Amino acid sequence: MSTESTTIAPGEAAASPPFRYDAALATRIERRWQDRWAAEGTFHAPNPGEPGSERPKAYVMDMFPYPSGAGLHVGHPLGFIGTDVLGRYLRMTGHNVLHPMGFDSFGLPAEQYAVQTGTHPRTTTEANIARYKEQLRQLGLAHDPRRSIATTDVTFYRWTQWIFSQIFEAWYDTSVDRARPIAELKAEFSSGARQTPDGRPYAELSEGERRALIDSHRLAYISEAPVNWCPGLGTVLANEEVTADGRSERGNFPVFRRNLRQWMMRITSYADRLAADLDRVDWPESVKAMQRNWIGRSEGASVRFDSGPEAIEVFTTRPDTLFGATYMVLAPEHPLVDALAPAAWPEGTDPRWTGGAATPAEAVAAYRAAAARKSELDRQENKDKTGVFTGAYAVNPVNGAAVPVFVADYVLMGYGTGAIMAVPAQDQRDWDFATAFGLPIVRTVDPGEGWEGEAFTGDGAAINSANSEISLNGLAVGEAKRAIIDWLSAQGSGRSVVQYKLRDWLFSRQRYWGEPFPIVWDEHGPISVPDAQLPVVLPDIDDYSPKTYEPDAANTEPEPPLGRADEWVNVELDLGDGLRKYRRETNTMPQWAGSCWYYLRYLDPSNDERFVGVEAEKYWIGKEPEISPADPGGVDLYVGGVEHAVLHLLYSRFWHKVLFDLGHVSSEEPFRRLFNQGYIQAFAYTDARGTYVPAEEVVGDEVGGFTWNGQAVSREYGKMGKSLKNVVTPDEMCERYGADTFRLYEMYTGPMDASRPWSTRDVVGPQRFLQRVWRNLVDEQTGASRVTDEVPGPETLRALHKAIAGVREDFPALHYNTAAAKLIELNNHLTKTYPSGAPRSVAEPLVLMLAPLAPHISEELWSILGHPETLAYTDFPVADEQYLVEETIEYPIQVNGKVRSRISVPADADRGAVEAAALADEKIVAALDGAAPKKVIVVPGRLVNVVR
RNA sequence: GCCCCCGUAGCCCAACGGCAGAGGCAGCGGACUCAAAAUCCGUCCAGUGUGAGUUCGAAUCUCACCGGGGGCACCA
Repeated sequence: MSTESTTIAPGEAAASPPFRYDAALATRIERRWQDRWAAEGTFHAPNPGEPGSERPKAYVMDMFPYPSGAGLHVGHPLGFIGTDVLGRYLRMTGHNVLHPMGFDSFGLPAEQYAVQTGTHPRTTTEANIARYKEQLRQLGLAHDPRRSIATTDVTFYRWTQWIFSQIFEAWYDTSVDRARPIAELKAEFSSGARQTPDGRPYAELSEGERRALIDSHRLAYISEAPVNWCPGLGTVLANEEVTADGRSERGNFPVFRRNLRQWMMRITSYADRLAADLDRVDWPESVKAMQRNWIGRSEGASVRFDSGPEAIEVFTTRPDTLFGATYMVLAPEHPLVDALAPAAWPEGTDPRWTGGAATPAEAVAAYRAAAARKSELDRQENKDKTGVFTGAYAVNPVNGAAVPVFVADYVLMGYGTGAIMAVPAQDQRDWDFATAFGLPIVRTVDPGEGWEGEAFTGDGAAINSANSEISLNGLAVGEAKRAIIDWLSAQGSGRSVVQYKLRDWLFSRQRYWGEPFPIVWDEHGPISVPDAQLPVVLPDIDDYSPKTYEPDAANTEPEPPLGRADEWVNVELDLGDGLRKYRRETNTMPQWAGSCWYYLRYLDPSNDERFVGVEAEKYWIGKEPEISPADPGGVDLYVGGVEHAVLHLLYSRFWHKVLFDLGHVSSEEPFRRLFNQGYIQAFAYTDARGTYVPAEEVVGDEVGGFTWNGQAVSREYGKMGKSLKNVVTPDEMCERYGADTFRLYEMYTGPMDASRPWSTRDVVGPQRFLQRVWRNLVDEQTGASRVTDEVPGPETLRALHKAIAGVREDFPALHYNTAAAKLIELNNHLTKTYPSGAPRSVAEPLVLMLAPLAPHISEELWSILGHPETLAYTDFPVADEQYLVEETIEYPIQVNGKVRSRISVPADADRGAVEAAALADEKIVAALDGAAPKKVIVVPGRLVNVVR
């Protein structure tokens, strides 16, 4: 194949050896093995009952990607490769490994592209998926291709709809703390076992009343919810899509907070379990902390303050400070505000309290209007306390004191009851307000001697807290809380309460490219489409955009694109009582829906009887009490970015628990172990004008500065992106170095959970390593094996078994960087010791150990070494203990912690012998200078420290 | 403002409380080459962000501070 040539034109590369492991050879090898794995179904994972399923199972999974039009850059596959390495390792250590891949393919970009071009989102989506699959295939990931799913597949979203129906047809029974079928609720109402709200027998309610009653209990329900309504775009927006000044990020249209009828999911019913069960999963503490924070569980008390004919209900976590409550505050949106305000200011009202208005009603109205104009952000950023007096007083239940009731926007309607008792002495916010408005401050917790701060929020003894029936004085905060709650309960003016920050989940979107709800409407409300009539297929329409309005038309209603598909919307169905006319629900589900349960579908992707087979679910993710008695089950390893710490992972856990409650799955958590991979980041360079220049063409370094085409450029560090001109793609890397080199580079540059900069320059390191492995085993001129039958010496055996032992620890711990270093070390040893070919008995285990990281070259070497079958199921090498123990150990001898000498001692020498040898060493004798050592510390196998 | 994570060689990173270095990149020297690239061999380089403390012994544990990254943010 090579042409002999004596003259080589200047600049032309000389031919390297024909079988040198370069990018071209690597690519040929890689393509061949990828084809073979596909043809032989090498990575098909058997389900229970199938051959191979008797082995211990391992379910390893990535967060599936959204297939964007831009394709993958080198940062994306980091986690995919990481799970692949583990999966391959586990397969070689006797496991039945399931490692699937899929696509989170509903989503806005395809829909926006459709609006602009008229291309059906499905067309765009499927093209992108095909491109992603190609890009992933060339990386040699050991996915089970039979189990690939996309959330946009009708066969997939049919079951998303089914799960929605299950949630819709369920309610939360707090008495047993689990969801139950709605049919059981109906039965309880019918039989009278459960009372209707107004006490009338269920049978006497009208059809509409019965439906409303039942619907109000469902886990998926319709509610008026405050949402970000953007008439200019014709859709509601997520909070992240709204800018700080209350406009849409896209299009810069005004956004209005509006109460609109939306689908909600009652995730709050699960708040307690979602928080508590975090203790049962093996997740990063940071993610658990974020979820706990998001759920925001706080224990406290609800306390009633009478105010004229009304009572104001407050939530407080500090009922122990009730004697120090000197005023109250309602949120501006609180429904009682208007009812409370009297016709005129009470005699002697402090002028600071009136906001300059003539009557309380005017003051309140003006303040409310001002608060409504403030954006959420203003309200949060501007922490100067503002407010007005409502003119009303309320009665503090512990001491009968009349406390003034204010309206102020530092109290949020969305948390607790939207009303607080203000205790300035123990809450800095209340302190700030009280000092601004001249309100009294009564300390009820002793801050101790020398306290010079303002509000005291620490623990301490209660003071000034007694009435004729109860005294808290002297009690610590915790005791005082319990005591006062008991007293309040007995009085009927308060009770112990748990509050959450977690809100119910807004589940509907006015989009086209999402799952249609399996819901139709009649005159009384929503009805779920029977399972037998699923799927409800997304209809083709001409115009993918929602109806838009004048940007300022705040009082318009969203009209989803599906609303115009008249033939689809208006249907005649037989839902059990004959053919009747219905209107279909025209909202679609949010993008989270498919990702909530896709890990279940991988287990049994072609089941058309059930969303997942009972046995498959039990086998792959069932509870394993042998791991721990509280094991909740779930995917053995779930790898993805920390950006999904809350929403996706919380929603998914919620759905899983509903499915568990309803008896559809045996596990209680979706993901037993979670791992957040780091990000691959990149440098970007800007010229003097601040324009990005192609990063690839920049030369220089930190010391001498960076230049592009001769001009100085400045460097910044962050994301990889088209606009930053610093994108590197896996395709480029595969072409320039081969997939194995690329994989190894990504695994080698750092631990999996660390973010790190991309550095194309460094890729040669792993490439040279693979080249050297290749050369140690294969003749670069002929491509034939050059391993020998030489019996390796003791040093080589020790190097080998040390590497095996180390790598066996590193792989399961995801420490691929150190595993690779150990393989490099072993290979360097071979290079040095066996320049004319490595001994087979070392070469073979080296190849097997390399296989998880660099599977293609390893397969090729394995076959060159004479093994016709894939190594994917070959046993991973096992270290032989006898080679791990050294015969003699070199001990460093420290004197007072500083190394002064070294001695060699037989490995089996006991502590006394080591000590004696150390003290006999001449340098130590000299260092001691005749003095007896105060103490001698011998750490077996490690060192000796002599304290003088 | 509060909480979490991280600071080791020019760079990326190792190091059960026990000799600061496994490995890679870059640099330097050499081999091969007419030359260069590629490849190969050899080699230099820090006392662990700063300051205290615990300990016989601290990169590792504790505290404070500095720097970087992330999360939350009037949540009663």
